[in-house]
Amino acid sequence: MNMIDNSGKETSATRGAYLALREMILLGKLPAGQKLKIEQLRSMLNTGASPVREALSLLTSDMLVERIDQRGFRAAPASKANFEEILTLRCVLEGMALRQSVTNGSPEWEERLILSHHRMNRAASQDTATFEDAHKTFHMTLIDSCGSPMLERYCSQLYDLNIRYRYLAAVSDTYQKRDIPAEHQQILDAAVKHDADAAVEHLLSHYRLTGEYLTNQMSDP
Amino acid sequence: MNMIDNSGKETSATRGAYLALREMILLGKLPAGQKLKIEQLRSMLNTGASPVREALSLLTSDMLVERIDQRGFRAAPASKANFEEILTLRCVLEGMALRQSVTNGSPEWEERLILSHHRMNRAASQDTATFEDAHKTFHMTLIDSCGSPMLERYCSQLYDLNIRYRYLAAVSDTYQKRDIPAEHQQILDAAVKHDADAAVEHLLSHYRLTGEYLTNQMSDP
DNA sequence: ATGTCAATTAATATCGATATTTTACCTAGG
DNA sequence: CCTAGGTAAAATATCGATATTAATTGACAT
Repeated sequence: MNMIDNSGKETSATRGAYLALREMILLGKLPAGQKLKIEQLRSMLNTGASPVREALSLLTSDMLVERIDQRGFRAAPASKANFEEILTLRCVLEGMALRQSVTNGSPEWEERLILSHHRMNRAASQDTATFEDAHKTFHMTLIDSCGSPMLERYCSQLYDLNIRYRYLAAVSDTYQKRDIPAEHQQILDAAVKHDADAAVEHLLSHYRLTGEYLTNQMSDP
Repeated sequence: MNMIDNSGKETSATRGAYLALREMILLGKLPAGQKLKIEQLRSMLNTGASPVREALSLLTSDMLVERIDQRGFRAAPASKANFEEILTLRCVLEGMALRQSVTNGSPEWEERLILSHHRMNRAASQDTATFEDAHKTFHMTLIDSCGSPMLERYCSQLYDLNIRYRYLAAVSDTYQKRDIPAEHQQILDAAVKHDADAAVEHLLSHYRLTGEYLTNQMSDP
């Protein structure tokens, strides 16, 4: 069973392995803290050991994998404390990024934003993977006029780390009570109006609500 | 000529290559933007291609190396804009980290801080490499009670990225006019007194002064 | 001259095999 | 009965060779 999707012709084995492993970790297919044996992954993705090792090294950048010198790799452990770190950093960094982005945003940016929002709404009826992609694109578009590629990179990284916790926790009733599309709409409206303060406020409350709900779900101290 | 220091028996070839390449990039021995050919590095470090590739993948985490799929690696480019991103992010993240660290800091932390400060001062008369290490240790000790490993990691990363710019720019007269040890002393004193506001203020002014001086030095727009 | 395409060259990416560690296990001595 | 030490098994790390892919050169037609 080949885990790498070769339909679109993968650029390289390393990239294929990287994407496949990343997805497996984000979706919890490879549980947090689990030892990642090269041979096991190698056969799972049916590729060589070198691409797997390189992919794991790259995932180290994303803090999704830990490397223990001379004794291999493991999926990054998850904990409530770690989740709270991520939440705090996201609020600070995305808050900053969104503020700058909304301030700098050109009409061209506004159009891309509207478009990504529309696509996200349309994708809501599709499968989860499609929606997740559109959702991330929307959030990244929000901040992509901030003028700082490094900041964008950090935000993207933190977004991914957070996804993992969403999958880790089961869906609760608190979550159901929220009107997520309305929350997105509020952020969008404020952004398009170039009201940085309101946009940031809505974004952070969006994150903090998700954070609260996840914190409640987590058994782990 | 073996670039890897084997005196202390390196743990692994990959780690040795990682450290050697990292240093070469930080010190400008491998200029920003330069293509990094595997074969060339392989013979420079006299090790195999696999450790080199893995080391380069790891350096991607640190944003010191860029990976271009299917066409190798290159030292991350440097620019004034990039330097300013680093400075801004450092001010925000280290400011936050220092504030928390000073707030949480235990007596044991105070002692480590005093010690690292003393060692840095003593190292001032030694060679540059020794001082640089002690200097980084001091700055990292300042924030290491912040309670957020991820935040520490980001700060450490940004610190290293900044080093590169220090080496990139030549020493100017502005720099000479400053009393760096006094600046460090101010930060230390405020930290030991648990005066978070003052500590952060001194740290940021320390960084902004260095930043100003570097900005002036940079020809690159 | 100049741009395009093909053949050549160079470099990357990947594989398969081997050397080193680390881990697990098992036995002998206290 | 428990610990220390030493082997066997497993897994990682590394090498050397090869297959792929990108860059370069030069001939040819425009």
